[in-house]
Amino acid sequence: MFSTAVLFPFSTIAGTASKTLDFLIGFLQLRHLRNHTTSSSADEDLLSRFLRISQKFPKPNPNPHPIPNPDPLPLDPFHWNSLMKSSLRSDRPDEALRLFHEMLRSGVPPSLRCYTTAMDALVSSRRFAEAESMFHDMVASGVSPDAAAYGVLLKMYSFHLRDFDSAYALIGLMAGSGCAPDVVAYSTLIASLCRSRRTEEAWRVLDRMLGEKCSPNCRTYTPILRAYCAEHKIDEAKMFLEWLRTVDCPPDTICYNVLIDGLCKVGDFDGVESLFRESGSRGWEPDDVSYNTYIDGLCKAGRAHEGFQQLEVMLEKGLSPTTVTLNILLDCLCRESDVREVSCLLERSSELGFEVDVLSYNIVMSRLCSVREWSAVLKHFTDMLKKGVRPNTYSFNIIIDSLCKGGKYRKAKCVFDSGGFVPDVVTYNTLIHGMFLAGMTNELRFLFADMEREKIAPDTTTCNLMVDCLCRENNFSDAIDVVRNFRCVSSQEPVAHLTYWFVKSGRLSDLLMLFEEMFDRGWVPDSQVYDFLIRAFCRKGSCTSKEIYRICLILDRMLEVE
DNA sequence: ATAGGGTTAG
Repeated sequence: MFSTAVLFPFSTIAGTASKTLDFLIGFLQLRHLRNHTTSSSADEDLLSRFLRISQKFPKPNPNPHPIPNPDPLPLDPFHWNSLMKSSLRSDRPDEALRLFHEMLRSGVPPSLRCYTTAMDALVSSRRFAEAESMFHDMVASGVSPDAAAYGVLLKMYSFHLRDFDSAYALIGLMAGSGCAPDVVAYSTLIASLCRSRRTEEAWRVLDRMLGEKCSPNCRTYTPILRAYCAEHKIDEAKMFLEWLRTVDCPPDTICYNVLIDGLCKVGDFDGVESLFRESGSRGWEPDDVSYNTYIDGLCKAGRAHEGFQQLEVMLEKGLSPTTVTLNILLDCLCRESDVREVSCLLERSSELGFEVDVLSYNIVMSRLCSVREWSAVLKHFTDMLKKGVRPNTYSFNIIIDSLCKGGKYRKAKCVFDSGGFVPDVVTYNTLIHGMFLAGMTNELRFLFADMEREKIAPDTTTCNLMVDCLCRENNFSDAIDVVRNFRCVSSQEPVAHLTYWFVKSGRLSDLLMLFEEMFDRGWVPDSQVYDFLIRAFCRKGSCTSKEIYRICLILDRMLEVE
């Protein structure tokens, strides 16, 4: 990695931010001139363009840590709730809960609003059982829940736990307790169903709403629109958007932004252009998010220069780039240019005069992690702490990943056990993967158990890891059960992993039997299963063995189905 | 005044 002192000798330049910028642009142009290859001169150009425009990004707040009033506590429940809400808004549920308990200690009886906020804080910390029991405590203390209080539980069941039976039961309970579910409740449920790819069911909820004369609005419909886009059903999405006009819910900019994202994901940039062209006559105006989405789409499609061009268009329209825009460009620069140079940009963001956030750090740190610059990752992590940028679960996941990849398994486990963040499925997957490679079998057992206890739903990667762990210990029957019980239509990765291990251990008859069973259930293998199968055979050197006949049998069978 | 309606990471 470059020494930053050599690249940016700011310590010797006691200039203003703009002088610094001039220097930096000059420096990059110099490098540009020195470089003769066309491909890297294009890279340089992106960096220069970035720096030219960086003055338009939000400026860092000169005083990011206002010293809190040392003697607050005048407090009635309303004020307590305001404090708790502001903690929650700045993503500090722990702080909100601390306030709640302080309020209890000071003898102020919590209002309905306070209970609701505290429950919300518990839910966002994934402390679900406690959220439920707080609800019961509240009722027991004579405070009756309103739609908002039920709403927190509904969000917990539907969004977090994806336990839709409980969610429906709660909706029923609401109706029976004189607090009939409203647009907000139904919209929460619909959004959660769509996120769990249960769009059909979301439509049924919509029908039920209409049956109860509860009018949906744009926020109710947007998740459905998003579901169409996620499935690349752009024509359906467009029709749905037009249909909204006929049900007296003219789509707003947010709806159009969902469509823009969908168009970008299928690479239909002309489609985006024509949406923008016709926006005025269709009754909406693109906003900063519209352009962010478009710019990101272009950058991800390898059309970074066009992306940067749209930034100019955005400015011409009087829209201001945000920190999200900055992050989109940082991500783009990481891929199109040298990660280490972007790393230096981030390090010097204050001098360069733009505000960075958690995501800026996470983006650069994860890129640094993938080029094995682990010490740089840790350096940025400490930098962000110094700057008062609070790391989130993503940041911790990157740190854990870096430590594992750098062979510091114990340190990774310490970070995990520190309790300074709320782990998610990726945290567990990262650590499990690390422990698997390190051969720390006992730790693995604990981690899987932890995950279950914390009610963190396993994803495809978890399932792959389970298969790998079980097979390595020759526990093939449990591995088969994992694959059988894992309901994830979108992926065959776990099957591919199982296939690999079956071949590796020479259990070809068992593999054939499993395949037959799955064929009978209408299974069609995908290219990933082939890939693992072929790789396993190659690694085993089976091509010369007498098993080749059976391999051909399997491959033929698969090809026939494909 | 209750909605994880939209963009950035893996």
